[in-house]
Amino acid sequence: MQISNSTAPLDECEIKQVDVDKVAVVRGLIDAAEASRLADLFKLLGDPTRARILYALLEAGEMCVCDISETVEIPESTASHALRLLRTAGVVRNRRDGRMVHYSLDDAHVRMLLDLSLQHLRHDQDCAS
Amino acid sequence: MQISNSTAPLDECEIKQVDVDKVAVVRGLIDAAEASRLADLFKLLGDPTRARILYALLEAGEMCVCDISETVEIPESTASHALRLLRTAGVVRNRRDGRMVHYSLDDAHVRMLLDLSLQHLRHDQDCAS
DNA sequence: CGCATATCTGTATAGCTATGCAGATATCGA
DNA sequence: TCGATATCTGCATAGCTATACAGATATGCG
Repeated sequence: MQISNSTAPLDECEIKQVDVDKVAVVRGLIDAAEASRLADLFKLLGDPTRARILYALLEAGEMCVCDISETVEIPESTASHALRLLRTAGVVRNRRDGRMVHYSLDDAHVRMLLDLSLQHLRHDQDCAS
Repeated sequence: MQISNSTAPLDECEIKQVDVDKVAVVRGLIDAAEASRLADLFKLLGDPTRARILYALLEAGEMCVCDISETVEIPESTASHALRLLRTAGVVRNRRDGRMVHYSLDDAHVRMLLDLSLQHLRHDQDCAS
């Protein structure tokens, strides 16, 4: 809390910053709305059920709802709820074929994100063992 | 739910799969434990406060707790709680310097993950406008 | 040693959300 | 049109968790 920087507002002692310049600069660089959307994206991927669905779609390419529910071992209702969230966010896309709806990953970025994350996990795993 | 595949277990009608082979194959490919760790990682990044902290660290490189709390505009207590979770998960690292503790991103993968995600968001944003 | 500062931690709670049942909707086949 | 099938949706709730206050701990200074 000690003010050490030359530009520190010595007349306003309530503000407690160590590196006032850095705080100001970084505050300008980060966009609150963007950070919020970043969190929303990760939150979407941060549910075990949805993560397993995405993982399965990453491997399978395309699957209908009932096969997804069988693969991930969840009721179809739960799968449908999860898929709706993912679809609304643009993470997966659906293709209707008669009575069935096939889902797949929508975006190359998401695929890369999953790949990179798995790589990260496997890397840590290897180092730990 | 209609069984159309040749390997379908016709004597066990409770199982309702469209593409039995695909379900079996993908089930073998996805690792439940790995999917769980994947979700845990994303869950960690999926909180607005933690996302903003990581975003700030991505830009700043290294910051002490009080500067982080100022930049992200949260009480130091909240920053400390968030940083502990991130540190425990190996996402950030800390360096003690006297009374102060400086935090930075620990892993290149995480940095790439953040970069890629921001890229994804900005890409979508551009397409939408 | 005693005080100030920087960070951490215990705890309680308000708010969110994943989940699944029951029922609605949509499509196909006859 | 009628029944069967595949998916979707409304709703209630149990469980989780982010948050912040108060107090504990750790470090530096003199």
